[in-house]
Amino acid sequence: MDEPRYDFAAVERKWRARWEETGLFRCPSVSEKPKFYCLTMFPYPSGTLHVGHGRNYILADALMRYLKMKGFNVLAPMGFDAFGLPAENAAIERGIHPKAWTDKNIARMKEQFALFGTGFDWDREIASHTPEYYRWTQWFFLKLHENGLVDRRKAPVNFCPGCSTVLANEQVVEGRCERCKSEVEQKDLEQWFFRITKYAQRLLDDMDLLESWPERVKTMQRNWIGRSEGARIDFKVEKTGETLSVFTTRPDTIFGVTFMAIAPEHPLIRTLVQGSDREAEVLDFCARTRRQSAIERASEDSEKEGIDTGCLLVNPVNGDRVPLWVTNYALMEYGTGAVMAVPAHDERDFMFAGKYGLPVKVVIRPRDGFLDSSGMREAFVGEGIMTDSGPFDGMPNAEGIKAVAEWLRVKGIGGPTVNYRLKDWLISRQRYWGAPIPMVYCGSCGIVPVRAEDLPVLLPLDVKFTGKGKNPLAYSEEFTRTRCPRCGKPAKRETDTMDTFVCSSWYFLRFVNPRDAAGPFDKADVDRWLPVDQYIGGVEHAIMHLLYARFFTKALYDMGLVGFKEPFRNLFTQGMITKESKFCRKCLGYKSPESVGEGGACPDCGTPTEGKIDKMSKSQKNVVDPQVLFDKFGSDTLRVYTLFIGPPEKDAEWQDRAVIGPHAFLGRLWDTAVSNRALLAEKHEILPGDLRKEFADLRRKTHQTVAKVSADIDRSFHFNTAIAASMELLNEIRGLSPAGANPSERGVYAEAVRMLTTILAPFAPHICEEINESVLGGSGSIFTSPWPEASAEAAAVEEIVLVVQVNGKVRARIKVPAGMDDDRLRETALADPNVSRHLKSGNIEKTVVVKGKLINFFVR
RNA sequence: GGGCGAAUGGCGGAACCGGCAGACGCACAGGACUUAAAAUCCUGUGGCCCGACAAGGGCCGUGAGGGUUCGAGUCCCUCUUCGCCCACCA
Repeated sequence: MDEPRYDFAAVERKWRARWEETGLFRCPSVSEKPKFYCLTMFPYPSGTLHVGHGRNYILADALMRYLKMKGFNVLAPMGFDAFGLPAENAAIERGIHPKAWTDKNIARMKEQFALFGTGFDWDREIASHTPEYYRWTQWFFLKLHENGLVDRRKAPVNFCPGCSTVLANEQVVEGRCERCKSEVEQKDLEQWFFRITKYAQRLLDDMDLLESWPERVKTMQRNWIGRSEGARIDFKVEKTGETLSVFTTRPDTIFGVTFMAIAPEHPLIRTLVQGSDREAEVLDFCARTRRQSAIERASEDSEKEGIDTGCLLVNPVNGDRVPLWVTNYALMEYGTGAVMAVPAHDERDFMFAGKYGLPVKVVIRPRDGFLDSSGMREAFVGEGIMTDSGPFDGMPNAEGIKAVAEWLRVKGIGGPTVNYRLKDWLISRQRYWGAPIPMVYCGSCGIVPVRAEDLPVLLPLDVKFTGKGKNPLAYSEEFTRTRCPRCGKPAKRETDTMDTFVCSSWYFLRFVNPRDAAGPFDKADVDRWLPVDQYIGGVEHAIMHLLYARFFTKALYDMGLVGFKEPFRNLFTQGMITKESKFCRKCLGYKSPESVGEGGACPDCGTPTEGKIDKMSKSQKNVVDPQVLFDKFGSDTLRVYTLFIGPPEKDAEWQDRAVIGPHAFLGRLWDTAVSNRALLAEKHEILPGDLRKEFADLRRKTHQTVAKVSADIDRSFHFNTAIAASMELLNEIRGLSPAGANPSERGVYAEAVRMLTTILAPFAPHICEEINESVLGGSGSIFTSPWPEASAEAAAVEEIVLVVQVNGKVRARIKVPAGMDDDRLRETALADPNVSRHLKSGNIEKTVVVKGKLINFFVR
């Protein structure tokens, strides 16, 4: 009797509904089971998900289901990082309100999550644009403010004159406005900062607490924080006696300073040149460089340029008077914005000195020789001996670095110091669609924080989006007009909103108590659930999000609000999914791979297209819509293919045609189950002695597979090899007919199918649930049943294939009993005709035996 | 310029501590079923050579070259190509 074909659409629908009804994935806050917080980075609701996004969620979901079966109380929540610019741009371009656009996208994306068959706990859903959420974002702002971690000061920002608004760094493409293409200007504006630099050292040190973070991510954070040890040295302006401090990692070269370089943005310049005959020229250079900087400085190796200010500075160690130059290579945002230039021992200073005819003074000579400044073709940056350096002559310069710094400290003209590349976090945005900064400007009291009990500062919905002028919030009378929280007099509200990275710096805490109206979270609950046991997301967040969230957690720890120092104990960054895109050189456009077809010719002009493997993107027309695959093959196939595509930490290339493999595999699994219904319902004790060889083999394979799948997930989330092993097991099951089998053998067959169904459940949950219920007679969900234990005894081999090598080359494979001793192995191996043939040529000088695997004879 | 990672059949990938290279899958080829196609199932599939197109056996083969080792895809050195991140960082 033929079983009907597997109706994946109906089965998957049934189980999605069942999980929902029974609340399978709703996570109780308190449980006897050990907790596991499995967090997937919450997405920005851009509207549509492709299979590349799907990889992230499927990965996390498979892991979460596995852990659930392993007996953990798993918290796997999901939400939306819902503030941000695209929503506002949609409002400007298409007249949709950012909130409507965002809500619509969230609804659409929640539908799409169903395509991936994910079992997140939607009861805990959060969205950062809701007042219930951003109220607490504002509350954290106040807390940070209270604790001296918020700062308001002037800072250079990207300003687009075309749109007359400030732009985020991400919106500046090659120095131009992303939207109107006009050149972006640097403007000094009052901005809000979080003082993350206070935590620079702890952000470095506590990386030891991050158990399994990819080394790559840790390195990126270390580089970003950019700690460098060196010295501060105070130079004096000859005329005025003002101090100009510099930071250097090479205090050992202090006696070789021949000029000073200062950034065009440096505030000291204006006063220094005021009234001098060079004033106009210098200021003009500054203005020009600053205008250029956005565009030119982004390009690779822009020419070093500078102008002499006409001012002289005094080198505090020897009284040398050196000229002060404004240069485009001194950066305001690093160190003090001024550099002592030592052309003899710094590549950039050398090039600059060469161009402008500035002197070169050698103060480090090679260990075994001398160095003449006139013959130098490049700076000498290697190690050597200090020379022409006053009291330090003859000292190795590596020692000199510390010695000079200490000497400067004693003399009161500087001293050892540590400099960080990390800058304070500029969190204010002159944009509407974000959490309003809860501050008020009062004529009498100054800048006053909103009282916590008055939160949230609601974002008004009735504003106009013109894309012109200031932040739309600034035009909302209703919003800006308020009273001073301190004196009650009329006052003005801050109209800047917070960077969306602020919202995502604490969301992992909110999931613990998502509906708490009394606070952002309950401390006891949060301390029980956090740190996150496994965080999963894209490597694109390696720096910003992960650094900010770490900073937030440390700040909250210091305030006593949480009891842990790091938010994410383990981090997994999954690789991107790429796909071939087709580019036509003649039409200068990307073509969808389907339209290009087999021959590779452009569908519009017929010329051959170029294929390129790339990240999925709309503009390259290489996105794969999960809906299409879902309709054609179902969720389980989409999941298994996605997991099977390759090791999850690596990029992988999507191949449409390869999806059929996992689909056929699941079809065979179904077929195997339903066509052995009767047998699978039986219960038999397995007596190993009753098994014919092929059934003993199957039993061993079954237990080996269970062990391998568990190990692959535990060790490295390598679902790809776990699935491959499951496929092997199914192939072995199908190679065997249970007809005529004795009860023990029938038991082995049933055990194989049962265990296979169970271990595949995290990857292909719907079909496994269905087989479990309708064929195997299981009740309830397979995810509430325990993960199978592999029996070491059942997995043990009695017979091994011994590889026999002569001089490292395989000459025979012999089946031998597993426990055979070395002497017997040797005898058996030597008895093989092919082995003895290769041994004939010489004497055996050495024999190496690898237990259970291999024997190698070395002959000369 | 600096840092990190990668390179294995026609393709995606496997090989975990140095021990059978190419698991598993795609694609392809042949066959079964079918009026036919699709679907499904079975068989084969790194290259070259000896042998008979068999059985069996040999040589080569993991980007290139060298080294360590009884034995190297894996470890060490040099180089090439590609990818990502940072980049005038004083």
